[in-house]
Amino acid sequence: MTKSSKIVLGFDYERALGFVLYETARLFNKRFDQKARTIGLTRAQCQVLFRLAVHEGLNQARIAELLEIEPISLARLIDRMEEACWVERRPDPADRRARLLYLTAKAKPVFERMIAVGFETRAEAQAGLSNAEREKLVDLLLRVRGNLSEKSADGGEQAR
Amino acid sequence: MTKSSKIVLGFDYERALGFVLYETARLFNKRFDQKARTIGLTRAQCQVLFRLAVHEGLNQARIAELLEIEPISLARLIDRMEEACWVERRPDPADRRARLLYLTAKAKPVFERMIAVGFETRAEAQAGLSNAEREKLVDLLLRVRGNLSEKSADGGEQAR
DNA sequence: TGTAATTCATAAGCGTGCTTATTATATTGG
DNA sequence: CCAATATAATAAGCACGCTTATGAATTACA
Repeated sequence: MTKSSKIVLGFDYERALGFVLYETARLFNKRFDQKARTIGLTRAQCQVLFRLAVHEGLNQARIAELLEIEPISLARLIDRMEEACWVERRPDPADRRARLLYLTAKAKPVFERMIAVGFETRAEAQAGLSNAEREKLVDLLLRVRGNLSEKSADGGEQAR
Repeated sequence: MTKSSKIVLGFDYERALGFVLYETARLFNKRFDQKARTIGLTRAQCQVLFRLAVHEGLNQARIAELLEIEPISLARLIDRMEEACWVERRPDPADRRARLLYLTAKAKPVFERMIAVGFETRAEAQAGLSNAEREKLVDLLLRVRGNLSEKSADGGEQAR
């Protein structure tokens, strides 16, 4: 069970960015959701609430764009959140295709609890990292995300 | 639309590790899957193949542990992979509960293509990062993952 | 030995993402 | 003005993760 046993065809998949990234994100999400269950919100739903707190009154297409998810993914998320009375869809008076998103009264008082859960989860995740390392990690991730969002935007013209 | 407009209750969710991590991982995954579609494998399935290449003959519980996913998650993944003839379940002669996992003949020749797709995707993702930055990013992620896997292992005793 | 606890695999049901396709409405250019 | 194009939302169907629960087999121990 030496270090080299994790290498396939000269490729060390234990340090492959994609795998490491995905596993880390999944574990963070799982931990957040374990903690946030008491609030009744998932990580994705919290993210929507944060966006709406700043951009209330945008339509779904616009919010999906900010979240960098497909409009249909947001639509289903909003279905559940509307059912649970966290958000409200209102018709856009200027465009009969569109629905504008608003927070409900129920949503507004939970921000502090969401932030507390995020803080706790982040503290666990970042244990042992210095301030500089935490900032560096977020900076590097944002650069990677930037690279990827350019690419995935155009669907996948690759294949070559 | 200043930078501070993304701050809710003093909390800058645009730089929150959980959100950044999740979005980055999702975009990476999406991009990988766009490219890997020609092979007929998803990112998760590739990951299973890599594990099996090194640990062929383990049972599902053991592989799930290595992947840090729940056994049921692996069971369903293996269902699809077995159906597509990438892997094979064999009864464990020593334990009638267990099934041992093996690669099929179909799986073995695709490693190079999987590695190539991973390499391409990673190159896009890491564009503009120095070697040192790439290594640092993976190191930091592995430390974060380590912190989280300790925590999420015990289910969620928190709540406090 | 024989019961209790554990472990392996899986089912049911859900959340969140995707691709592809459809319907309704707006916008644009001839 | 009206046909072509684009955009907003959603449906259908899938992948992959989770929690919770179940049956079967094994292991531990009293």
